[in-house]
Amino acid sequence: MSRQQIQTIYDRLFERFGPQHWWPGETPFEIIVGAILTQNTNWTNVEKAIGNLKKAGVLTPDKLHALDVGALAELIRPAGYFNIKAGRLKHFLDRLFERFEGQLDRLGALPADRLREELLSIKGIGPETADSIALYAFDKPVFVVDAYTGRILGRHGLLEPQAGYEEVRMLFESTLPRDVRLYNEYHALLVRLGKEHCKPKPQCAGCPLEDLPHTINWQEY
DNA sequence: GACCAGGCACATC
DNA sequence: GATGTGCATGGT
Repeated sequence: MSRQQIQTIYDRLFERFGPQHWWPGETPFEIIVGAILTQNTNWTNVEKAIGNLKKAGVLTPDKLHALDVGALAELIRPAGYFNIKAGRLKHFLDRLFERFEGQLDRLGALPADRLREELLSIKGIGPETADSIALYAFDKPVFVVDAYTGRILGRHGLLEPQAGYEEVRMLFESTLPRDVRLYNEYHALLVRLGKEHCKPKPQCAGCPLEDLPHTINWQEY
């Protein structure tokens, strides 16, 4: 995929949708919790769960760390997979207190590559969650890849069919300037496009990329 | 009722 | 190394 194609897509999306003001969370910790809760889950469900955490007054590292995992699961029930995700939040907090004295600033002080390694070594935090935390909670220049990214690029023939997460991430990071604001906006715009036009069943009418080339069997992506 | 949602770990071949 | 499965709620 060429630099020009990446630039064209960004320009089209920004012209159509404008700035997205991501991440939709007020503090680094809220962003981290949201990143874990939104795994394979609609954001509106995550909002309900985060609302429950706020209402219960436990949306801080100390309070969540002290909370019983069963009680945590009940609070985040609307986000789905609540038992799994309660464990994942606990795993993150255990690591934060074991190695960083419970202080997000100390975790965020790591350089980007070390931060990714640290996050990826926590059970329940995979590539997209780690990179979302790095970019949106700690302002590290890491490009976030998600299901929409692969689907959109695949349908336009801009990716090898077997491209993995790291390949796609490096494609963007090696093509774009190393700019946190740009990475922030680009990923958010791809999600916006995905929600409106690039679901498994495509809704191409009015899509800002409608006139761009598509692969032969693009609906299979 | 079917489909979808901003994944991940684990089992199996 | 690729592919399949469980995890679960809530909106369209």
